[in-house]
Amino acid sequence: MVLQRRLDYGFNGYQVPFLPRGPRSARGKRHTCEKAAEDQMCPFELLASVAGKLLVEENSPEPSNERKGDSKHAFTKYNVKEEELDEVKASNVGVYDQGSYNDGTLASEVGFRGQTRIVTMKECSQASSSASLGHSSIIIKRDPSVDVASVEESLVNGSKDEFERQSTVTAGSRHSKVEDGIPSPLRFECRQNKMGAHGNVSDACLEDLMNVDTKAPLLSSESSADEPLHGDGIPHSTSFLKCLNDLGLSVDRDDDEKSSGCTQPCNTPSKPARPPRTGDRHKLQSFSSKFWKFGRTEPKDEDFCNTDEELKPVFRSRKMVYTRQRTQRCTFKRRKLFERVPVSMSDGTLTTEENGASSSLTGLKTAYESEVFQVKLGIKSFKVPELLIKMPETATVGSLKRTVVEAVTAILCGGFRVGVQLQGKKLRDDSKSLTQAGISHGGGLDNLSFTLEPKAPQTLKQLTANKVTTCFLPACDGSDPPTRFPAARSLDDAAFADSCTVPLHLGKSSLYCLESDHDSAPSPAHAMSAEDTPGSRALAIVPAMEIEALAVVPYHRRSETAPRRIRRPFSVSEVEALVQAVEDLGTGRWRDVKLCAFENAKHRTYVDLKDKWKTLVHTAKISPQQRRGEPVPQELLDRVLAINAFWSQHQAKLHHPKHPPPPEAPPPPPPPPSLLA
DNA sequence: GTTAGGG
DNA sequence: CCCTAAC
Repeated sequence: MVLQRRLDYGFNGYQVPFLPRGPRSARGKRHTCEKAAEDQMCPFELLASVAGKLLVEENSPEPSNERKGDSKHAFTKYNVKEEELDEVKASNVGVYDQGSYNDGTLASEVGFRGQTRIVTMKECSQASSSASLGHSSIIIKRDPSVDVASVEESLVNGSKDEFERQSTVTAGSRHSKVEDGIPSPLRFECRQNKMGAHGNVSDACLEDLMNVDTKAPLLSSESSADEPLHGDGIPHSTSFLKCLNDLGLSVDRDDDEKSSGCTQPCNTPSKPARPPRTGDRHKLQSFSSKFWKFGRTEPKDEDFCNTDEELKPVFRSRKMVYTRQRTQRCTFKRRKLFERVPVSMSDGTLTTEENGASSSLTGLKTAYESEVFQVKLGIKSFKVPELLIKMPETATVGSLKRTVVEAVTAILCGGFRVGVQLQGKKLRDDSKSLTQAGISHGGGLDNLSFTLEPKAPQTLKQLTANKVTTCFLPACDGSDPPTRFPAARSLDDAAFADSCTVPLHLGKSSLYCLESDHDSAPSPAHAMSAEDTPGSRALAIVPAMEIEALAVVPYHRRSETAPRRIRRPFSVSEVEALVQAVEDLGTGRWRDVKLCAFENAKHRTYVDLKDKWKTLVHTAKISPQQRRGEPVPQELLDRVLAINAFWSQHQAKLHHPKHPPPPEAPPPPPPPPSLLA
């Protein structure tokens, strides 16, 4: 017997809490991060962090080959040779892989700047990143050559820009070149000016650290962390050297190039970064993993003295993929311009400024030779649909947690895209120019809004053959509001901070039993062993609902990849109830039919009933040999024919009142044909 | 949000 | 069962 429990899992519409901008220095930032982690970390991010920790805690003794395999698989796409990076980058629009846990876990990256956050997912199905999108200032040229798609891409890239700006490990990014509306890949540069106080590892430093080879498989813990670095094997940049210093390492170098990209010509490449030796990678990756352990929290100084032994395998196995091209430094220049743009809070709606921050945009205007207006974007909330999770009673708490992690991952792992809405109406035609779409200085800007839509590759994710399934289901029973998880910001933060507290809500009234799987109910021992073995999942995830857009503006569209509802043939008794109801109410009142006869059948919508009636009529008209499925008693089919004939005639009369046949059926409540017979 | 109809 | 037009 499998007890199925519905977990009202209410990320619905929660607001991302405000996080004040912290000091820019590394130390200050760390403080901010920690504070945020303690006090007001975005619950989702906490979930993500927690998820990571969960897996570590629960699976840590097992850096198994399976996991290796998973990881490898998960990162295949990104785990490319350096010379291939361009191609890869060009093919990925999503936020970049910044390293992730390897076990299907969410890797959270927590940003602490800006007031709002969004969660963006990259294409890699196994990893995800959440980031903060405070205010992305996006320059959009008002020009016929800039179309809606460009705007969307600019927004996406704007968020990535924000990612990057907030330090961390930006692998690379693509930006729309607003000059011509054609996206072109740009690379971020390590930035000296991001360095924090002396002695602290800065963002730029980390970036450089990331800029080492990560193609190697899992690093063995036997690698010597003390192995000296060799200049040949590492990127040469000030920040990188600084990192090494922070690590207690040193390296000879001969150029003293500052990496402030804005002062460098775009075509001045520095020494190409080459993979360090394994030991170096080990150390560096250890460092990186540490850094990532709690999202954006900066590592403490003493972290650098630690060895990998302290790192949980899941972190150590994370692979970092990065790109950097020193040959394109224009990005930084652009970013600097953006950074000077005064930031004012928006409330989730989009505001515009005519030639906002014109002084700082002068160069841009000149460069673009076109009128430019600035879009300020704030996104305050996103939405994760409710989940239905069926768990055997014997399942472990840990497996429950993992299931939720997987479920959320499944929803969000597919990346996101941006939709543009004008006056609440979706702009679907990407080829339209902004002017054609009605976005211009003259009007429309105030009514411009954006949606974040999961790309969710909602394919069936069958993790094991166990017949316990986890479903994403729409909240379809009436018990939703009371059991819905409260807005995350109102939750006990301590609960989120506790790695054992995944934000689940096992509501009392939300328990129900849909079906049982008598044959395959795993024995307790079986369940335990299956679920507690890393790499072996006792649960399958069967996404079955529309993934609602990450709602900036309410937006509903069935995800292309969302699977269709499971087919549930009507039973004879259902057919009987339907026939009776239609007999009483007539055709064309499917909502009433639903309410009267199928109110408790949550899986039957009035459209379903209408469709079933349609097929019933068809079935009744064909020969019994042609019929399929469970046979419907002829008596019912006869009634169907009679009812259909009656009501079609009745409706015909309604539609053609000019030629009313004898009123044998008084309209208001027309007698059912059964009474006429 | 419902209904009707094609797929 | 899905999708969409029409209301």
